[in-house]
Amino acid sequence: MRILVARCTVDYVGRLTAHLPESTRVIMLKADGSVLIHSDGGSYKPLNWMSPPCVTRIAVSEGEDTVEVWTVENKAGEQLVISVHEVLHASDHDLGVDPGLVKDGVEAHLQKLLAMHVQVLGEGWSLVRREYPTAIGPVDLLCRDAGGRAVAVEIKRRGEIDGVEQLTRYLELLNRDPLLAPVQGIFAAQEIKPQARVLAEDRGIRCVVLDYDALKGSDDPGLRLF
Amino acid sequence: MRILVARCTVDYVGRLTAHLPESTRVIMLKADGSVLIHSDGGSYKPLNWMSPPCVTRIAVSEGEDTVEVWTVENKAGEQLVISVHEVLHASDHDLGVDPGLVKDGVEAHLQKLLAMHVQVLGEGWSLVRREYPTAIGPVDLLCRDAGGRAVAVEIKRRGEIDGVEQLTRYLELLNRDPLLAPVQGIFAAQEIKPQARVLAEDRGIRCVVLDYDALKGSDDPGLRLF
DNA sequence: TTGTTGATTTCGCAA
DNA sequence: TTGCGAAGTCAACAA
Repeated sequence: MRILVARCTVDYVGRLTAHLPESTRVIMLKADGSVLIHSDGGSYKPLNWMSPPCVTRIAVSEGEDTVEVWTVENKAGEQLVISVHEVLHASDHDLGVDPGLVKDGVEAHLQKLLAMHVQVLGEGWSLVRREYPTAIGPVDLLCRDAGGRAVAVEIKRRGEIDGVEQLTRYLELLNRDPLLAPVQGIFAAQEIKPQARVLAEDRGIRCVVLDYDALKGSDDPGLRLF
Repeated sequence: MRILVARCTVDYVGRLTAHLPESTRVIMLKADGSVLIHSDGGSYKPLNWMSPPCVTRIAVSEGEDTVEVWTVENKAGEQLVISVHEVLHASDHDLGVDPGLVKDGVEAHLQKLLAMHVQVLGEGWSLVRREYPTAIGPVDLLCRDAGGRAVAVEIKRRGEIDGVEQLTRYLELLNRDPLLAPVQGIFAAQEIKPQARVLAEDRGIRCVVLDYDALKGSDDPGLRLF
């Protein structure tokens, strides 16, 4: 990786056009060809960037101020043009291959955990299957309650309005299947936004708030479900 | 900004838990307190990070390998713990305040452009108003066709299924208003995904593909509308 | 290759 | 502050 601190102007022409006036910024050139331009604030998102795969072409300008013009281009023809006016720092580093990130607590884990413990949704409930396939996509969980009635469960980490819409579409479709109908709906999430809850309950969909840690350590029955 | 290249391990505990095994990485410490940990590939997204506002506390470990332990914490109690085993590079840089980015070509511009040229939707059409307010949010454009009938227009850069859902909710609401009903719907985007088109047309919503460049240079009538 | 969905999404605007 | 919608979203995974 090459790291530059430089006074520069930047132009991006691609999906949109964007321009950065002259200022001092950090330019990262990664081993895969990607380029990131960071300022000293904001967040993890660079001011401008080019994602790999892409190639960089460097032209030296003999004009007044500009020293080098870097043109970074990807296959789609999007261009990032960096005019480097003054280099304040430059260094190269061999980082090697990163072993990568290990995550825990994302939606896939929630789904797996709840599938293992559908009884927290109701006494005597059973799992039909995870990722139950339909024409418009897989339903997270299909269950049957103690009375044998079908229940479709949509799981989100954060429950918002589009999740309710998604479940509604599934329910509409599933209820056309005479082998399943009538199918009830459950909207399950670690956190449910008020508007999503209102919409869901207005449509007769039950909302369930999940406690990830409790589910994870749930050989014991100390589950908090709202 | 402080830039480190260091052999380190990293743990994040917050909205999820994540772990990075020991490897050499770039650590950026921005002036606003935020921290970014980058590897030599991937994309512009760091492996781990902490967004501002947050504070960093440094503890020196006298153990075998670890030199320093950085604990970055935000107000919500989320923690990023960086164990620095060996520093290969360190430098500080004064970047000053960035003048910021100038963008062109996003949805707001599309909306403005189409508002100025509603006649491309139909002969003799007129604009009632942009951002027409409803109880569930503003409708991008409300128009009247040559016959004086109301038409609600939803504009997207990329037309996907949730955009059709959004317009559907607006139409349902607007059609309860006797001064407006019946209200037709138009789904306008630079690009419309097949599934979104199917859903829209199934609901009687007309789909219109917009050409941004043509609209921009549209004193001439050379508009391509599908 | 295309499409769909999740994300420690982030970011910006408006109420 | 909160909520909502857009993003050069990106990225993983399935068909």
